[in-house]
Amino acid sequence: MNISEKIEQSVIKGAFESYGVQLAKVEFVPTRNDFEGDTTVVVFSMLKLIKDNPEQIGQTLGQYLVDALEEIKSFNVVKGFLNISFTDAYFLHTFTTTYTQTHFGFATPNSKEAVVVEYSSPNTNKPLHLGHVRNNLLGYAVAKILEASGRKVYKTQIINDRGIHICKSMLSWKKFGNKETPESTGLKGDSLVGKYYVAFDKVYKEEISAMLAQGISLETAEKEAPILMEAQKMLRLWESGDPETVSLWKTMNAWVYKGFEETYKRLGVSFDSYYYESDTYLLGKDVVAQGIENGVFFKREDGSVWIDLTDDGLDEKIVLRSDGTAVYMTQDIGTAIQRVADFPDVSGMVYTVGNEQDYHFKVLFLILKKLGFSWAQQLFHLSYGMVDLPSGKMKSREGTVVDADDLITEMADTAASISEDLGKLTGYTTAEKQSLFQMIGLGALKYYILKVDPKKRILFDPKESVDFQGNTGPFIQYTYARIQSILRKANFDTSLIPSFDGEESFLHEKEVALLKQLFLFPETVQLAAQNYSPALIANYTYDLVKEFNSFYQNVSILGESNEDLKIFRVALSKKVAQVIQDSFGLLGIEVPERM
RNA sequence: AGCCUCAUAGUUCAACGGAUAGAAUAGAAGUUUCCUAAACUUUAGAUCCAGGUUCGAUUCCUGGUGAGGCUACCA
Repeated sequence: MNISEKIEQSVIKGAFESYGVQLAKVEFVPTRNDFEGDTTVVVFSMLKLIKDNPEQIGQTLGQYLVDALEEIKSFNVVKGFLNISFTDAYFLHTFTTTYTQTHFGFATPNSKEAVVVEYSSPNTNKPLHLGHVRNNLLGYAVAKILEASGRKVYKTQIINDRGIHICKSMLSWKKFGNKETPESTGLKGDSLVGKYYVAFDKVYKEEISAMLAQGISLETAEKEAPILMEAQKMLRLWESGDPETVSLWKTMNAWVYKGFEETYKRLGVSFDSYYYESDTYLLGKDVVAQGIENGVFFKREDGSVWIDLTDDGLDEKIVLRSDGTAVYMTQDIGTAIQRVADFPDVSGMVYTVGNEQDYHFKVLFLILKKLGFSWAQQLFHLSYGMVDLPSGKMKSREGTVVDADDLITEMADTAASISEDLGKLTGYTTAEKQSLFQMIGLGALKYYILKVDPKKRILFDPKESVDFQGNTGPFIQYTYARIQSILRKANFDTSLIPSFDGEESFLHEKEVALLKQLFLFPETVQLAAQNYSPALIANYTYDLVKEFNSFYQNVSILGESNEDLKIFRVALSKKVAQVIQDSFGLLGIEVPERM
């Protein structure tokens, strides 16, 4: 039983003994810094049951708690807030029991609660950009957080490898590519393919302009530009299995995959399985057929199949075209069912997809529920805001994108120049430095993106580089490195925490503040998992590090003459470092030994 | 037009319905014979507007205003 539960029970008991009232629960709130105390009980909510003034109730219950629980040192009441202070012995005891836990705060795995986390899911016609970076970081972090909260997680993605977009790149390469390859040009495969996607669009626009000059309407021109017609012809060839087209498709997709893998590796994300749209786009058609029989779907005269969601406040939605071909929704229905079949222990799924598809997922989840799948209750759309530039939305066709690879390189360069200026890396080899700069640069970028609530949109200004000072990844990495420096110098045994027997007061206020923040980690992990929010982990870690730095600056650790205190402080620092490492691990951010 | 999301210091972000709305950054002022100054300590500065529910509202409800998104037999 933790301390909050103990206090709750005592308050309930105290209220019953003093007032004859049975409280259902007790409301806690963190004690504000301006007041003395370590936790606060809100008395106001009891007023409906207890007929007394809040001040008096607080006094009565506070006294009851001090008498009942040895962990409680004192209390004070301010305007109906009962502030409670714990004894140093309580803090020390709690610290001692958590000290030896290797991943303090992580729940023990429960394999029954398996979940699929889908993220990334790119198109194969262009390189990854900043928007994908947010997707990847979020998806990966949420997967790690769910794991830490005790669930079994399968990370997966569906690759959009088929459709008109890749045909555009293919056609453009065929026409203007001069048989270029990643090898012949030295370009990453995804960049090379993306180059021809942009080239396609250039010609397409030129053709439209020419047609407009001939007096053709914009609408017609957009639909009937020759190069577009040619791309559509190519898509039909692909669908009919034309060997040459399929072969080119395979070649160019392979280039892209190789490029993606490099970027994933640099970003530090990974997947347990991959789904390809070319394999799954026909899935779901059988389900649609069954759904018609069950009356979930209905067929129009032209042969198209629909679902009527007007009773649920949505509209009618098509699930199969009149020519019998699948739409996106059909395939998503099929893929969801396929995944549950592939991972039999799975009871839920998380889809990491931008908020422009909120409506799509609302409809998808509703359809799956109507089809009667029990797991359909456990689907979550991890919807996140777009990453916009000051000039507006990123558009790959117009070249206004922040390329993921370029961005990572720039971040590492910035880290390098700051580091070299500070000049703390004597003795490091060039290779060690390179890897450190990459770690710091990525730390800055990842933290910058993950500390923001996923559902909010991010405005990214490439001119104002991501910060390395203040509430940033490098600040937290720096604190970790500082602690490592202390640990390297502390060549004495810290495996046993001193007991401070017979001493009532031995903790510095900075130590108390730090311990309180440390103890919040387990519930923060659970909260982050429940809310699918890496931002909660990021903000927690920042608060912990702020608290540590204040402690570090105000309290001497290795310089402390009292041996017991010195050992305790080193142990406390060590635990803080472990939690920084673990929490940053949940965000996919590494921490350095030195920086 | 309908539906969805968002709106907090100059800027970027916080705040289970709780106390005097927290940080960072930019601004002002300090801290290095001392464990890494990418740090610490002061300081000034904000809840879009109008109602409502509540002991208590940045948070919940209604109506405005502003920004973004979605309303394809595209993916």
